[in-house]
Amino acid sequence: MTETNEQNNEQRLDFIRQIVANDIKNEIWDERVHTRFPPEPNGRLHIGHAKAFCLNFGIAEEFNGKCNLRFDDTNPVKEEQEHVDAITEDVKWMGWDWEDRLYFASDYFGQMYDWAVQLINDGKAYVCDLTAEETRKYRGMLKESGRNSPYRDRSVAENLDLFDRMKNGEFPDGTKTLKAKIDMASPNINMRDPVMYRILHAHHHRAGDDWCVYPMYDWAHGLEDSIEGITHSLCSLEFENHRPLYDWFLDALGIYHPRQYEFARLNLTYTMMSKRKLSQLIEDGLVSSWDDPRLPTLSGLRRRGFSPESIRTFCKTIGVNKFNSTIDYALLEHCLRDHLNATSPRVMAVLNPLKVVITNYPDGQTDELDAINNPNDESAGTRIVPFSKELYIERDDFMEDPPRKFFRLAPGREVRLRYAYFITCTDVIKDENGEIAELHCTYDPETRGGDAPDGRRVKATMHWVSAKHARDAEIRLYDHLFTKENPEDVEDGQDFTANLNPDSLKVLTGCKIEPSVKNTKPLDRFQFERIGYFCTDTDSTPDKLIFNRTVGLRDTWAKVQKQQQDQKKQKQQKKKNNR
RNA sequence: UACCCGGUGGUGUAAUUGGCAACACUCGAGUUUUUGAUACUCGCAUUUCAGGUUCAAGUCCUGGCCGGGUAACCA
Repeated sequence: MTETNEQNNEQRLDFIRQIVANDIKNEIWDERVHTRFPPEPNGRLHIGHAKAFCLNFGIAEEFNGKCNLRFDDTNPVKEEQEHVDAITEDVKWMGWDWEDRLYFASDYFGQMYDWAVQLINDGKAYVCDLTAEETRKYRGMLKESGRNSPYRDRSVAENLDLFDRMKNGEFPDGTKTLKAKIDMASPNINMRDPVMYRILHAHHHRAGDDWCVYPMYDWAHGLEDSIEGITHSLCSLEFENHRPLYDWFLDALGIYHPRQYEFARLNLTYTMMSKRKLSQLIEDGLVSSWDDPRLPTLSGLRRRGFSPESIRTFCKTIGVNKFNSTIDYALLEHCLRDHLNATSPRVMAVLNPLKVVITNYPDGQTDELDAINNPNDESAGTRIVPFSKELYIERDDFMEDPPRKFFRLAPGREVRLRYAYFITCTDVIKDENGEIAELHCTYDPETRGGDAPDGRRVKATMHWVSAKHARDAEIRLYDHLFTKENPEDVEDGQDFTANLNPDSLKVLTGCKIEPSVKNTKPLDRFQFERIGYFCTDTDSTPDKLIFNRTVGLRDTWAKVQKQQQDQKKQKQQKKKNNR
């Protein structure tokens, strides 16, 4: 049953993979599959980009093809080398390999220019002197057709001369463009004599000052695909209306013609992918940087402790489609926990320490106990955890007056300390404010390792650390950046920042962690038993340990508590109503 | 109604292309457990609507309804 399901799963192809499979079957491209991921180097990659490049690289891998990494750097004023480096690192981190096929659109500027000259010679392109604003007016509106530019019928010779002089920098920015001569009455606005080149006296991060004209996306993109021999050019839905233009340029030139297919971008609850808004958050200091662990950027997710494997599983699971949808953040968390559960070494850490003194344990003695590193992976082995008279437990694991269903420590109650002993709480020591300062407990030496020879059972197993052996740590607890599933869901006059979650970051200091982690390096991943998955922060040093909470463990006790509270509220409400 | 695209549980994706609506997540109810984790079991839809074709429609046809995209010298 399971086997057939898995087989079915493998056979299930999304609509793009179906097209690719059919093309192979019908020998459309000589059984060749060649995709590309074409980021613009003007910002960082986020998980939405991961969906796109996992699709492109994934298809190449599955169909025995190739996928290029290509920087679409046609706009010199917005692009920087720094982004190229960051993007390259992110794609590599995600486990994809473009081998020697790292390309830049700017490397094709010469060829593109020659092709533009060809179009001019064919009477299919002309130099236009309309300003940007005039161009917009001539283009017309959605429901009405445009008008021909007065410069539309210049002679080939004049166009050639003007275009050459544009290239040579003889004209100021914005004074002239090269346009394709298509159809100003087309119902598709993209076909109303689109701009191919604009004049930009700008320094390009790779091409330097060689060019004074730069190609527009619609003109450039198909040419890039054509030069690289791309078979399936995948892009997002908003380019659907551009496909006729993509096809028109390639047909007009009579060159190798890849096919463009569009798919929906990723949307996720409780976050957003807008490049502009992400950089706004950074610029306004609402998050720290591109790799702030609350951001859906790949560098942020990496610093948060996400594994590339979990992101890839997620991208595979969400599928590909042609309509907008919003994926539940819980699905991402599921993929994350699933992988982390299988791979993370377990460690004991106390976030909110409460001191416990084992009154019948000898002073100065240390016990070395064996602990399993990963119950799901025997090869992960075991480690030694020290035990002594003074310990820390989690403050939440003790209640002086426990409600129903609270299984943990309480006065007179016996619980198990994981891998150690059964302990029983005998005294609650309070400070002058009445706050619980420490607990006195006794232990049962017979229960070493956590089993009672007499077979008696306890309801709870708790994590702990030995006070004198523990390391101090700072722990950063992260939560959703926004309080609403849709951050854009705001009242009139507000913007998405109104939905920022004030509790998206809580910094805990004075946390206690077992000594086995003392040599941890940035980005090491752990499960802190009974709490969640954590990752060593990039700011962490051996002298100052810092951990980020990647994601908590599922917490049924929290749910029970919430239910109990809700029931209480309801009862109080009923009483009020009855009065 | 300018053009283009789309509509299957709460969410996301399937349905061998006309043949018993499946899988995952979430949520709920349980079992197991030295992590209240994991694992496991069970439960949650008449496929946007109305007609039509057909032995048979999520799938094909017609019409409606609803949603998204498009008017940068951005990509």
